[in-house]
Amino acid sequence: MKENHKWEKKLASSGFRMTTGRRAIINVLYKNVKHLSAEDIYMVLHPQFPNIGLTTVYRTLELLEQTGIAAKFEFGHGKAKYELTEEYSTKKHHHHLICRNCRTIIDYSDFMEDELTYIAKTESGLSKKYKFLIDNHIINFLGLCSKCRSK
Amino acid sequence: MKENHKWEKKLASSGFRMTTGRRAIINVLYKNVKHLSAEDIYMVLHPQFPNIGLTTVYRTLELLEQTGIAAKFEFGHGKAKYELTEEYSTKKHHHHLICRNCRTIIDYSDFMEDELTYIAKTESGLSKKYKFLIDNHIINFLGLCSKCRSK
DNA sequence: CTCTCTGCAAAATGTTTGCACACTC
DNA sequence: GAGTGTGCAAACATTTTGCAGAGAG
Repeated sequence: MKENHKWEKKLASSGFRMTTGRRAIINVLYKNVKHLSAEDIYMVLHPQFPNIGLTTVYRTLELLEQTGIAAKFEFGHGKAKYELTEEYSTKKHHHHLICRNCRTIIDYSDFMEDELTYIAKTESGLSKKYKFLIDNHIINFLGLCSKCRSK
Repeated sequence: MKENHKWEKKLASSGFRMTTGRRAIINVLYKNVKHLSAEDIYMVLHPQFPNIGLTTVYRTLELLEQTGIAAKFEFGHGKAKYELTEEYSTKKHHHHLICRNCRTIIDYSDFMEDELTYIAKTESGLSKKYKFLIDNHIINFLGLCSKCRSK
């Protein structure tokens, strides 16, 4: 995991310092595939780093978001969730399938060819019409997962 | 606005009562094009209905969401926002263009032909693969609006 | 007249902030 | 050493809940 230096460089070049806490938090995000809330991260960290407080997790996540290392998601169930952006994670571009009952979130990377065409067309159309500089998009499909369906 | 009866019927048939507060809240959502937070609605209502409390607004919004009359959105800026679903509003299917700087949200209904094809294909593919019963989708484009761009 | 709905105040939840000390560069 | 980063406790903002009374069917 020497690739760590990538985000270390990014932080340094943005004028921030690399500390034990920040490194630990990024590592949790890196090793975990799932979207994590501030508290999730705190819980994972706590056994090994009992001296890292929840405040630091919040502050670090904000920092990571600002520097483009992590992205924040709000799925509508109270807590904000974070994951590393594509540039800093091993995960590829994906979207979400959200169960409105049990709140499970499935990431999918399928059907991206269809998406590419659609997004490209729409994005350029919207950019022109609304003079927006679009740099990202979120697609969520909502419904019931197989378990909740069968009840 | 005699069409009101549509949601009144829906509430009644779901076993809920129609009250002054509920009627007033739905009317605010109906007359306002924009996404409104619980507090927004409370503020609009308060001059004319000073006896409707914020608690009732929250409880009514939850009820409307459960009965499918309104939809809840969390754009990631703290407060949840609501709008009537397509079935109960005059608004047509749309998506969002969100400025990450000033938080302006533009609704757009353009480019829906391209979307239809893409969504239909993806939805059926995802349904099969993940055994999800998909009944809705959200598409948000993120970036900078024209004003924030030029700064 | 019954049972749902409501307002109020209080609690709960998630997140942010002030301050003195600790650690990075 | 200078100045950023941190933990703790307290503050905050939004949303939820308990309860006794009001209003709908």
